[in-house]
Amino acid sequence: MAGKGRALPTETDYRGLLLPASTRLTPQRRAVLDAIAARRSSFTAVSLFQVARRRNPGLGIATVYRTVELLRQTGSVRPLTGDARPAYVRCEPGHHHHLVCLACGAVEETELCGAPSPAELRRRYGFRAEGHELDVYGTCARCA
Amino acid sequence: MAGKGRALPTETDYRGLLLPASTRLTPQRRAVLDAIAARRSSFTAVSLFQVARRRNPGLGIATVYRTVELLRQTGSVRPLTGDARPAYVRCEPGHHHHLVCLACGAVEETELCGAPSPAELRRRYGFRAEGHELDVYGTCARCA
DNA sequence: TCGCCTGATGATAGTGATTCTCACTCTCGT
DNA sequence: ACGAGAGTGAGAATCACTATCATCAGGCGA
Ligand SMILES: [Mn+2]
Ligand SMILES: [Mn+2]
Ligand SMILES: [Zn+2]
Ligand SMILES: [Zn+2]
Repeated sequence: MAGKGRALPTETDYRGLLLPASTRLTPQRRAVLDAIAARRSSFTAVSLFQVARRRNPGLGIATVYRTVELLRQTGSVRPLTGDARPAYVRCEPGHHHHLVCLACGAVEETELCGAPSPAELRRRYGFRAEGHELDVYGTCARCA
Repeated sequence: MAGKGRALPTETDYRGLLLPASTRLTPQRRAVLDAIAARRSSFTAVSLFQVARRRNPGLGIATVYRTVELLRQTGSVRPLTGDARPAYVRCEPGHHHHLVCLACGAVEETELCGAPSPAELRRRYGFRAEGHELDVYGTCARCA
């Protein structure tokens, strides 16, 4: 692990949002990425569409879905668990979890993680843990 | 908090699956509950429908959704987070988490839980934690 | 026992989100 | 300029529900 710059060949970086290698940064995608960059809280594909089409009228909803999926592949956005099913949040790379405010919808990242250790899961259940999802719900500092 | 038996007036218990108080245990609901009791892994409303209608032809999909919602209210089933969007698992009452096998779909419960402490979240982020969701993904003992 | 009242049900239409299809466009390399 | 292939938008299609509503069932009091 020498440098820490771009991880793969030619990933496109736009406002910190990474697209997979050798995908073109089109005006339509730029509009979607701008819409995401403006968000502090979770969003849906449809809500992005409504914002992004203001910059790029004629933008198709299909392109929004396609772009979100590309970002999900690189980890730049992640689906949010919990009751609100089809919502995403912008994410930094690396292992972390989310503090989701039930009042305002804001999502904060935390590196705190006390998930059961793979060793103990293996010993007690014979279960080989490969990953986990942990979201904490509550009230953020601004809303408290 | 005196006794710990039935929590409310007349909750119906069928195969360990609880319906809310004063809901009738009809043949249709029985068919859905049987279908759930037979599952070791996650299920969708549609997959329950396909099984339950064998015992009760003429069963309507709406009744399946209604019954699953009733069980969700008592905590007998819970929606599963993760990639498989509209899936549920049968659940025991009380705080626990899930070990989801990516190979066979089986879901095991564990009381192990190392979620960040509310006190630390409060101190570091001013965040008032009210609850959390934690699912672990990997390979179960049978599939390993 | 009989008729009511209300919970429960199934057919059906409707809805909103997401995916599919496909003809067309745009870019990039040559 | 040209050809290949990525990218796009419109609209159809699919999917997972949800709402509506006429009807049914069954516990119960008169
Ligand atoms: Mn994140
Ligand atoms: Mn459970
Ligand atoms: Zn908040
Ligand atoms: Zn397994």
